[in-house]
Amino acid sequence: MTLQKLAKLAGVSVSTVSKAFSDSREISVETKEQILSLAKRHGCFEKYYKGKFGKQLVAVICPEIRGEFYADFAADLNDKIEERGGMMMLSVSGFSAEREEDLIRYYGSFGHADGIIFVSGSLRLKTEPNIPVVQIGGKYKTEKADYIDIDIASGIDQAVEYLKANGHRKIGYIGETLTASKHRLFCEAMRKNALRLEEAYMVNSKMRFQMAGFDAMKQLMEQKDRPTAVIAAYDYMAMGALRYTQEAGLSIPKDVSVIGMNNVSAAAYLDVPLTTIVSHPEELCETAVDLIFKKMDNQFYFARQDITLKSRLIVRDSVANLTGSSEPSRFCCF
Amino acid sequence: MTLQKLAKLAGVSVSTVSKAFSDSREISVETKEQILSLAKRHGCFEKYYKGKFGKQLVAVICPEIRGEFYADFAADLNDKIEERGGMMMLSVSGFSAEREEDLIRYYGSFGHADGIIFVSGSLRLKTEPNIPVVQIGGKYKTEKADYIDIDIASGIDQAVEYLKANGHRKIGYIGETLTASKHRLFCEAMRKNALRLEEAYMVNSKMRFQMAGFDAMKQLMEQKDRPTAVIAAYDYMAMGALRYTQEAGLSIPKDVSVIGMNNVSAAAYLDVPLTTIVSHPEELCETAVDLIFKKMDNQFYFARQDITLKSRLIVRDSVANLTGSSEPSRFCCF
DNA sequence: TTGAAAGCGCTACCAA
DNA sequence: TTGGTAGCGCTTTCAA
Repeated sequence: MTLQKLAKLAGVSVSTVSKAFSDSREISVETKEQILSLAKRHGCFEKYYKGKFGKQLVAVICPEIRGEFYADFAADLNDKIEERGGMMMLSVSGFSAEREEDLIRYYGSFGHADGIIFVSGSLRLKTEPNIPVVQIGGKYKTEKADYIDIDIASGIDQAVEYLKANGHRKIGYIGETLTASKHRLFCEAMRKNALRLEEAYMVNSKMRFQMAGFDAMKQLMEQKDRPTAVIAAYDYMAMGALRYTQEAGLSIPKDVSVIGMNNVSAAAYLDVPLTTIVSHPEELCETAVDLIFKKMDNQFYFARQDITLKSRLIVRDSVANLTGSSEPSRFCCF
Repeated sequence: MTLQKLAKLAGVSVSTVSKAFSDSREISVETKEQILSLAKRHGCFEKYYKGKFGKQLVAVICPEIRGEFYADFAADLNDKIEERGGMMMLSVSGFSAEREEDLIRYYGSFGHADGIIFVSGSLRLKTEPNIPVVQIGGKYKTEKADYIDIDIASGIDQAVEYLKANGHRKIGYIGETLTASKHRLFCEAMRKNALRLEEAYMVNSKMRFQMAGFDAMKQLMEQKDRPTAVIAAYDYMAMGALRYTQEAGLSIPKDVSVIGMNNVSAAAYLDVPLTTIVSHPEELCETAVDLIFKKMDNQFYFARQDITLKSRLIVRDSVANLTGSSEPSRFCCF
């Protein structure tokens, strides 16, 4: 269906039909409504009534969406975007830089989105995209977009310090293929605290989520000389680890202490409430959405921002105090 | 910037530039690359390299994304869509029919998507959209789109039967504002099983998620004459309810039995592993994606489908057997 | 307010 | 492989 054919059907000229779709003043209300309703009946209204959707379109590109952490993160972004009258479109990259490039190219191309929030990317942004981009976390920092970073390092540092203060020296780490950066930060935190890094105390599972936690914890606990505490790359892994200790007849925190990351909602509802590292996701989302709207509303707002948000430890019951003093040391929390 | 001007800059004709953007065979690789890189430098590459994204665009409209249930659902859809070479764009309606209408209009209009999967909608589809739509669940069944239904009723029936078989007669329900349909199904299941519906045993919290479960369970348990079992509208509510009983010094399942819905991953990792109702979301997503691709690939595939998938009970440890026989009655499971 | 006609931008075709 | 040209579809202008 073309405007010409529509004109024939309506018994008017092409120009008139064109005017109907462009909200021109050169047309009577009646003719306009007649033409538009005709177009709707023929299912081509949407095709020509372009651009009048009105809302600002913000594309969010996320490495994954499975599990509560990214879901809540996306929900926070969505809420903030809607508060400002925008609409979120979320796409998943599956941790693939190639796919991220595809998605940015797609959303960055004419008319598909007005701005992009790029979460935890594996891609280094090379070319300046032609719509505003705000990057949250991710492997590579960039000068091509505003950048908001989650300082996971500070959270892991706190966790290691906290364990040390509670008398732990043999501290292990469990992660998986996609959490290599946390593994690195763990090693740094151990060195900073002058604690001995034991290769055998660091296990990266080939599985994911709770299964990965179970698997890695099993490998760790079946050793002769066990660590007294374990930091897990995220809460779901800690949950799997807890499950393994249960089945193996080990008690937490008496036999091993466990610290997770993300403060997933279930963490507080477990058998033994989980001590965990949290990075303020709401605040992060708020900042990101503020930024992207500022840039979408004002195309001359080019000041590159570089914001870093700290993370911190939430102390619950999954860490034992080995120092002999009655209370666990809560030096750094809340 | 127009193709003409670009042609002038490149020192070639318009047709050549046009060919460069349309992946024509009538052009040499060198000329093509030269033109495209020129376009990139002028920031108009994206504008003309339209439609070559190649992937089928499937929009998913979801009432919410917070929490693991919808997130895993969306992740399943995403995986299936990617398996078939498509790309998912997810938008959230916040349970608002008006917003759903907006989103369908947006994605349905020219070029924004090739198909729509509409999950748990509050909107009754009135007009035939001009791209394929597959509806999953939702308040209103429609003849305007293919429809896949989750038969939650059968799961709730099973749960009530299972409780009855284990000697429970005083069965309560906890829900919230957005789970009215489950409340209705609970009432029907009770009637079907000739069990007495007690107004005081059904509480709908004004909160949401774990908080709602805590709140509703509190109201239920503070009564003099308590139910012996409670069905929660979803697992997060059951988790909140468990937390309340813990704090109130009640033991599960000795003092009250609890059944949840959705089989959220944490359900198996709780203090007392949760008996819950599950409706095969992977299967559901597979069916939905199969359908939408069939319709996108073949525009003459118009057979309206109407598929219903059953739900079932997963028995774990949160229900007590009041009949006196030693084993809980597992008549219907796995 | 309407429509004829000119204009613009892109694509398709075909000769070189 | 390239480019001239015709053609198509939409917008804008301007006369009626």
